[in-house]
This record gives sequence, structure tokens and C-alpha cells, in this order.
Amino acid sequence: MTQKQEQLSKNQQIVLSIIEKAKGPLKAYSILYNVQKRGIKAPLQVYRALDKLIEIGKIHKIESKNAFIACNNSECEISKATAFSICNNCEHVKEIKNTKLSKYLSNFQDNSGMKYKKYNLEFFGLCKNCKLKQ
Amino acid sequence: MTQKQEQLSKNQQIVLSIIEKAKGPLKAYSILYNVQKRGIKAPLQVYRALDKLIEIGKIHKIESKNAFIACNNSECEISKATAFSICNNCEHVKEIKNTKLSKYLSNFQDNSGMKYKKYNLEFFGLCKNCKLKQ
DNA sequence: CCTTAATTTGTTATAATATAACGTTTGTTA
DNA sequence: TAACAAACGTTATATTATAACAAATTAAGG
Ligand SMILES: [Zn+2]
Ligand SMILES: [Zn+2]
Ligand SMILES: [Zn+2]
Ligand SMILES: [Zn+2]
Repeated sequence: MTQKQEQLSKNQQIVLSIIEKAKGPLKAYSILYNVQKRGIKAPLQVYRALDKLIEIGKIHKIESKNAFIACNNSECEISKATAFSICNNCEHVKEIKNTKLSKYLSNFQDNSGMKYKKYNLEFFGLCKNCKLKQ
Repeated sequence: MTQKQEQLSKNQQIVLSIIEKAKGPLKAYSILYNVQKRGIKAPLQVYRALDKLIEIGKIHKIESKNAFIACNNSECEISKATAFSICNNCEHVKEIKNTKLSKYLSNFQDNSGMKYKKYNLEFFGLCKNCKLKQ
């Protein structure tokens, strides 16, 4: 039952492999240019694959950048709870794995007692490298 | 010194007033249609006003919706630390005011000890109304 | 007051991101 | 093997956002 994520379609596999090889988040049209040799010709083919990969937790969208990054956290397939660290200078993006943080946010209730099934958190600052260079 | 935020330009005032009157987040082109009577004719005029209003903390961008909402939290001008509650059903959006949460996130350090100057958190779930209706 | 810099404006064009609509093909399941 | 769901291919179009340039307005200092 937990092998559904392996049964990716051809286009889904192509798009995922590009994203997994990348050092950072990729934009949809950059993915498109990268996969045109492999037969994917139209934006919609990319977006459809992206939608599916997001749905099953293999990748995430960095909303502030309209870009897509491979998941680095095995629990994302279930939880849909994501947190990222983004460098304002070099644009380096890293998915944050932090059990305390994810527990804190998953259990968070607002003033009216509302609880949430899903969240996305984007932190901004300077990464180690960029801090040194300043 | 704390009166700079009052010295908005004409276009900035127009755009802000539309956003403040709205019940929920507005999209840039929806704002454009709403202000064409008042002399703003081009997207860029709206986007420039939006940029400024975001910079001074009067409004925020809901990244997952590409929409803009008036700030509901006097501390945002300084902190650039934002959190929202978003209903998946009716799309109702509310800025979360919660001192514990903002302190927790402002003080958060990742595994490498990196601290962040800015964050944006978007929670998704069902609002009270929509929960009842189910 | 005058001048100089900075900000804001107006305008046209275009870039970048994303989806609609349609019909076909492939894969699953009973 | 029929029936359904998922994925595909394709064209066109919608939506979101910025580039580039010149003019007008505003702020600040001498
Ligand atoms: Zn993940
Ligand atoms: Zn960096
Ligand atoms: Zn705010
Ligand atoms: Zn709702």
C-alpha cells in the first residue's frame, strides 16, 4: 500500500528527477527548458507533474519564489507541514527538519481554538556563508 | 519619527483604502479594476503602491494566493513577522495575532544555529463556519 | 529662495507564471 | 473485455508581474 509513490508516470518521473538533481529550487519554465529533450513540450505537462508531485509530498513549492524543491523530510508525504530557510542574499533554500518546531506548529491553536491540518512556513535571513562574507 | 507611515502618496493612499475596505485579500488586478475611476490606469501603478505598502508594513502579501491584505497587527511595521489563518473552503483569511507564536518563531534557531529576521507562516484548515456546515 | 537629489508618477510594452478546454491514450479493476 | 480513472498531448489564453524611459512632484540643504 505504501508503494503508490513509486508508481510515478513518465512525465512525473522526468520532472522529479530534474528537481532532485538540482542544487536549489527550480522554476516551472526552467524545468520545462530542461526536459524538452525528453519529450515534454508544453507548460501544462510540467505543471501537471508538479501538481501530482506536490500532492504526494515528493516536492514542495516555495511560495515566495514560485519555485519547486525536492522534499528532504520523509514525513511530508503525510503531514503537509513544511518549513523552509531562505537566504536573502544567495537565495539558498533548505527544508527545515525540526521535530519541536513541527510539533509546535501542528498543535498550534489560534485564539478561537481553531486547529490546522496544514501549514507552510518560510524563514528569511542570511545563511552561514553570506553572513561571513558581510 | 513614527509619522512617516502617514505620508503616503496619492496612489499609495488609493490602493491602501481599497485594501482596507475589503473583507478579504485582494488580487492586484482586482485592485486595478477598482481604482480605475480614481485615475490609476496601469498595473505598474498598483504594484508600485503595493510594494511600498508592504515595505512599511501596512499590508501583507498572502503568498499562497498572490493576494494582498491590510495589516491587522501594529507590530508588523517593525517585525516583518507574519502569520495567517486560511480557510480551505471559503478562502477566508485572518492575520494571526499571537505573542507566544511570534516570540517562538522570532527566536527559532535551526540546527546550524541560524537565526532569522523575517518569516511568513500560512496555516490552512477549515474556519468555524465551514466546519459547522460540513 | 534656489538647487539638487530622491521619490513618485505615467505610459507602453513585454516577461513570467499558470490554467482552460478538448480529445486521445494508457492503466486499473471488476 | 467493458468501464472507469488517470495521465497525456496540444493549442490557446488567462493571470501575475516587471523593464525601460521620461516627466512631475516632493524633501532637504545651502
Ligand atoms: Zn518535505
Ligand atoms: Zn546565502
Ligand atoms: Zn500585520
Ligand atoms: Zn471557511
